[in-house]
Amino acid sequence: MNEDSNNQRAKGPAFQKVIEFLRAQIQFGKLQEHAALPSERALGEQFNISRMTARRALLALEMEGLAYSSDRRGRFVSPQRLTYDISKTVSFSEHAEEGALGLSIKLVSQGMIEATPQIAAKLSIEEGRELYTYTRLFSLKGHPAFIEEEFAIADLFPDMFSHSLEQSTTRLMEQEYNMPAHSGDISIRMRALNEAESKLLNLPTYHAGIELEQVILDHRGQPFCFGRQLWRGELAEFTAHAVVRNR
Amino acid sequence: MNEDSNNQRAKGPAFQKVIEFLRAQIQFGKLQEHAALPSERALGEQFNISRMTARRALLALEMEGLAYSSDRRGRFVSPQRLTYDISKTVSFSEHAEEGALGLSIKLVSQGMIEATPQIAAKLSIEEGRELYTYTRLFSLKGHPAFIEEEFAIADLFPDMFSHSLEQSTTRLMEQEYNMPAHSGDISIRMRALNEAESKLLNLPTYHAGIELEQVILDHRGQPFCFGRQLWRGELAEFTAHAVVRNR
DNA sequence: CCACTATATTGGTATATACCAAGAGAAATC
DNA sequence: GATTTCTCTTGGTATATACCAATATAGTGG
Repeated sequence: MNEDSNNQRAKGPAFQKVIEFLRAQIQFGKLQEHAALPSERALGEQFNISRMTARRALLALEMEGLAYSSDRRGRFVSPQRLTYDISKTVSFSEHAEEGALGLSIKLVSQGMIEATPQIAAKLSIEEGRELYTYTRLFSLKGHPAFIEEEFAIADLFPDMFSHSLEQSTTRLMEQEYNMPAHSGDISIRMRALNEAESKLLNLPTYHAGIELEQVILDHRGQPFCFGRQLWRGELAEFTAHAVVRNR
Repeated sequence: MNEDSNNQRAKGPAFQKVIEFLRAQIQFGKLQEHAALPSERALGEQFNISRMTARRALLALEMEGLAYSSDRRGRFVSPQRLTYDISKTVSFSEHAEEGALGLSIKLVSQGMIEATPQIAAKLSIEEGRELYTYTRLFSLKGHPAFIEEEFAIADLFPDMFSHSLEQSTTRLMEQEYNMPAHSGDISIRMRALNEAESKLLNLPTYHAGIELEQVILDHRGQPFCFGRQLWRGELAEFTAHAVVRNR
């Protein structure tokens, strides 16, 4: 009942102190991008709290997007957010090559499928039509940024897999198949990663990320490719310019 | 060492079972929107796991966006996602009134400030210029959906606070001040909620949400209002139509 | 009927402990 | 020099327990 001494003079829960400490270290540059944070056990000793409490704080930092962990290697400082203007280009890779983002693309899987009802609807084609599908991992300066899965109408791109998929497919489609992207229908939402996705993106399972779906259209407004990008949430920022219609 | 009997036959961690169970209940409609999920203690008994493990599962469901908790009341099923086309309208409230979304607006705070460097830059005005600022909570069918903070150039809207702010300000600005929105510069990102924001949105602290910033421009391309919406992440989906330029 | 008051329930925080499995790096081996 | 093996560190999972604070509900009194 007496106010006694001692520490505990701060407000709020104990893990708050750890958060504030690390947040300051990160924001004032004492810890650079991708630098290792102290381990759960080390933080516990340093702040005289249990490991689970230290963990609680670190998980909060992950949700803030300031840190990330990758399975049992440790926790690290998240890189800066990067901005992607969806109203100017439908191709991130072309956008990235203009800047010095250090983009690299790794093919994860490829194959052919028949259009499912959902995908057929997106592409305005009949069900069962043949599609190329391929999944690629996009990294910036060696660190995973997003996964992209694309579905392209097979007829339109004969022998597509004879070309390398570890480049901008927008450019491939334009230059090799004379099918330039003219516009795109985009939707953006937040969702949790599943196990496979977490693994690829080097994140814990059930972490939240940002999903960007786009249908890519030719000059006649005809869809020819459907893609789904799953971004590390703390990394992406999307901008657009909107014009009010119907007034 | 022996395979013995018994349960444990599923793969993966124990909390996985709880997740799958509840996910099924939700997706197959046995639990309606905003229905209460079993408590941490109840789940622990039901699945014969400790409360902390049950909690672990429930937190994962929250990150997935399938459930939400509000401080010590319990956990509930998240409502369906709703879609907001940012390339057609800059005003969500007008969009919402057209549908039957059950939109209600509550004024949280209001005041006047001088433009900070950041906001001045967004609005292309000099620092220190007077701004109206107000924060409002937008709810759909009685459940909080997003917080909006707006900054409007005071000169342009004399006596603005004599009007109710619990309506569409876009419409207010258009009809009362002859200042229709013509276009908007939008940016979207994911970030964690702070304490105050969590409280308003009825979510646990450090939960991730989606922030949508927009600068609203008049027909000459002159900014007159800057706004920041913070959405419950599981709720929002943003769509846009993009046209490729510079080719 | 309304205001107050106990009481039970619930999630939030915190600790101490244990074991496991994936990585990283050093040491031993080929 | 390259491969394999061992060891250490790290985060991931799990339990049992404890107390707290906000909430909801049932009961009580004016």
